[in-house]
Amino acid sequence: MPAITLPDGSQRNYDHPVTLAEIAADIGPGLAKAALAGKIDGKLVDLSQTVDHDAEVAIVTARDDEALELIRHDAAHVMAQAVQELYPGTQVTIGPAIEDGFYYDFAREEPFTPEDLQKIEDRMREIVGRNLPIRREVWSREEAKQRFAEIGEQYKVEIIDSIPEGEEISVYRQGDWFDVCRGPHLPSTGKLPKAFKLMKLAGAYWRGDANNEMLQRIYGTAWRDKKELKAYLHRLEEAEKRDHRKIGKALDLFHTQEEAPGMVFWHDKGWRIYLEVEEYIRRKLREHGYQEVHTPQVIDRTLWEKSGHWDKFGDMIFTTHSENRDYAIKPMNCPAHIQIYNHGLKSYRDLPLRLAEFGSCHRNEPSGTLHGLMRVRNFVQDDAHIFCTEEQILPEVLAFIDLLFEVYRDFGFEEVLVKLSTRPEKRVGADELWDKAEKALEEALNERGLDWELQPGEGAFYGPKIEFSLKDCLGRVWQLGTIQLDFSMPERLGATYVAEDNSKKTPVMLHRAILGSLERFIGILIEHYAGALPLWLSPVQAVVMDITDKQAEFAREVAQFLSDRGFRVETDLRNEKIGFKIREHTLHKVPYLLVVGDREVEDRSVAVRIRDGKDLGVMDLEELAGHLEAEMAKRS
RNA sequence: GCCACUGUAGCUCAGUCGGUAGAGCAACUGAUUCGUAAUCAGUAGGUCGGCGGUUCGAUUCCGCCCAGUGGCUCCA
Repeated sequence: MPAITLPDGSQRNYDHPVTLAEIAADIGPGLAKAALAGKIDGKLVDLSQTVDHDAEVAIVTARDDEALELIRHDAAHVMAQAVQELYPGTQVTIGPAIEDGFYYDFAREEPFTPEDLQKIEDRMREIVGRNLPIRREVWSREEAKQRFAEIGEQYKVEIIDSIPEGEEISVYRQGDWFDVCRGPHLPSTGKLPKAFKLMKLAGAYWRGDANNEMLQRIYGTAWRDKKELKAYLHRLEEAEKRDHRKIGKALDLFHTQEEAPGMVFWHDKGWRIYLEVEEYIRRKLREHGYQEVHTPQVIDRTLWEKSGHWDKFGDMIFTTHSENRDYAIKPMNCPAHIQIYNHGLKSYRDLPLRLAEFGSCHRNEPSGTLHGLMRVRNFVQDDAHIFCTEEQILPEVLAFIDLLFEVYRDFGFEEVLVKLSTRPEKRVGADELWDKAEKALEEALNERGLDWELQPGEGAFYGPKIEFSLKDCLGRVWQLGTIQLDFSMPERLGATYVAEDNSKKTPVMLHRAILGSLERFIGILIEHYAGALPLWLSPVQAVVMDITDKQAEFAREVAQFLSDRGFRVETDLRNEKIGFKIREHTLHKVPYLLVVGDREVEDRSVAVRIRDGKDLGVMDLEELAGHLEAEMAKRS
């Protein structure tokens, strides 16, 4: 006879097995009405689930964190029902809840159109209005396969086949419609808040495999109530304003054009940001024992054949030829760095040897993957290769992690996603080597107390790696930094060193980048600050403007003074009202707006305003320079 | 690369059920000399992404291509 313990610690005793719905009703009619699902001993289940043993039970309502996932999962089901009602013959496949919403993948010959989305959404509301009870049934494997085969749901049959033996096959039924699903679900379609919206159409491969047929995915968002939905849509709109492509255009930082897809035309202002970032890294690398080198853009194809890249990535390498020789436009710097390493005999005393290069690389990325500055075909990495002994791996990885976080902090990034990718199926190198290498990376991550995620099988063919990623304005994750162990290339390209015992050994090579591609990094930077870069990175740090032509000469003098102190300053002496100028430079995110009128000329000062509208009052020139220098030093 | 959508003036966008296009801002000219987010008036500006087809006539309809956007796959 079950004794039920509720979250508040109170107990209820029953003399027969009870459903969670009954327990909710026992507690109160309000709760019975609000109940969406329940938890038995921490496991999320349907309200219809019976409890026949002593258990901890909780009733889940819209207020609980789990509610959103339930709502989104149900929204996916209701959408699938709507689609199948409207477009008979469409097969359903999978439809999970995701961050902020849900999707469902459909198999149908004819493509859905944006107009269809509206129709489907309307039908979804209707289905919610029908308030169909949602019931869970358990079918035998054979029966399930047969029933779904009968109605032409081939994908569902495949899904049933992939459910491990011994697991229950549960089917959820709402009205005439049913779907294989692990659940849990809401008790009825009427419990789904009418706070959803279908967002977009997309193609998606069956089981995420590009060799499979392409399905049609419909994305939607779903919330507890209309207010939440509206807030979400507003959040999206705001996020879109941070888009680096929009800001890049508005602030005249860069552009791209048809003739050079995936390559960036940097304008004056964007290039100043780029140079500032590069110079910052250059200083850091020098401080941390790196040597900066520079290697050719165009290198004979034979080197890439030796390194193995030609075989593996040949179709992504841009090529050129001259006088009967084939060349590759370099897709990466490492083989070139090994050439430098190989010049002159190396001793163990030379290790670790750290070679850095702001190497411009070209890769012919598939057209569908290009994305603003984030994914381009020509990029410059803050690349470096560390040649070292096996014993030096751990200390080098630790030093790199420290340097990386130091740099990210200076740029204002706190939230970094860290992932460790381990050996893939196709790989080179002995397993003992992989064991050692993976352990070294893991040890380094743990020693620095980082939260990290394991990505088994996602390592490069030549070694395991750690990836450091940041999110863009819409929450998309982009990899920036990485450190990768390489057991293959030094050997393939003949890199050796003379060890203490006078034997020749092959060094381990660490590929590493902090920012990754400077293009991508600047894209992330722009979105992070919504274009309002910190003073030290701003392309134009201050604009001096006059109120009438009378102050033009002094305005130029102020600009010259600041420029002599190393600041990037412009003047705005146009015959426009001061309000007009303030507005324009505020929109251009210039950090300091310096106004000179008769009063300022009189006592050789400037009125200082910052881009968020705050008035810092009147300062004399030395005071202003000191103020700016202090802010530069803080990098904020 | 795959699926869907989009491509009109420097920018943001409207428009043409097939008869070669329009607004605001920007630019240019003139007036205004002004104290912290848009002064007023006038002028000029487009092979309507490219190529082909249908048509008396295509920016509009059809086909192909290119590029971009959102996903999927990929990312040394």
